Amino acid sequence: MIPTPDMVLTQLRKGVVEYCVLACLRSGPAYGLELAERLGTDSSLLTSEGTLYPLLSRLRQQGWVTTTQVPSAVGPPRRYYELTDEGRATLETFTATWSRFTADVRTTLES
Amino acid sequence: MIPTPDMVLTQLRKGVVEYCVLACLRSGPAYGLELAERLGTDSSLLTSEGTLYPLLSRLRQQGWVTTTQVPSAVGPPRRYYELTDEGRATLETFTATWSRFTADVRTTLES
DNA sequence: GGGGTCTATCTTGTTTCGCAAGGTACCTGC
DNA sequence: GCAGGTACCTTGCGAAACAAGATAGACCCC
Repeated sequence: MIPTPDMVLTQLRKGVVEYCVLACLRSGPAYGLELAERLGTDSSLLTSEGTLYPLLSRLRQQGWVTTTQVPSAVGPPRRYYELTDEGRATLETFTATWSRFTADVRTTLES
Repeated sequence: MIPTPDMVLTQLRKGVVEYCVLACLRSGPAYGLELAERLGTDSSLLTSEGTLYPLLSRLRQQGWVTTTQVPSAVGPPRRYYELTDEGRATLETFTATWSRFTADVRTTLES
């Protein structure tokens, strides 16, 4: 019973998707479904909106993003998410931690 | 409230430690505390034995390792874990998945 | 104005995993 | 015996991703 890549990926995403969303917002505000599409089709970092929305709530609650509701011509209003200074700082902390972690894993895998 | 690196790491380890243990066993059999020391002091991949032992049970249950109990001169008998062929195949699958995943994350973080 | 179809957000229940704290048992030396 | 080190295992907890479904606004066409 060798695990499928999908099963492996589900675990690997934990604690990473969150910060990838922050990284996406670095280039400017975006709304939920837009982020879901970017992270779900371009990369394999998100599989379901059921992951995204609770995650976005956490980001807002932590003060890493602010939100503004904007009416849309093609449907219900969109909630745009924008990175705060604290969000930027958090992202930098993560990036440094991520680098060290992946280096440790690589060393172990190659040992 | 910027998260501490420790809080970030706890999440990052999920789904990774398991395969790092397999990687450690590639160079030959080892017992629990030995693995805990290697992964806990050399790298920052393991913080507590409470993580390790349930994990080792899973590995055995999946058929990725076999165990042999060996009496020790300095304490209770040690349970040595040895990689199976299926464990080796699993490890290769993980390594490939891990490479693709980290590439995706890196791309997102740098975008 | 009623039905259908997008678009968009949010909620619920489940599973998996790492972690801290504590418990059990074996062996040696005083 | 009993103190201390070695080695293994268990329990209760919290965090995060996921699938599936719920809610609801805007548009179109009849």
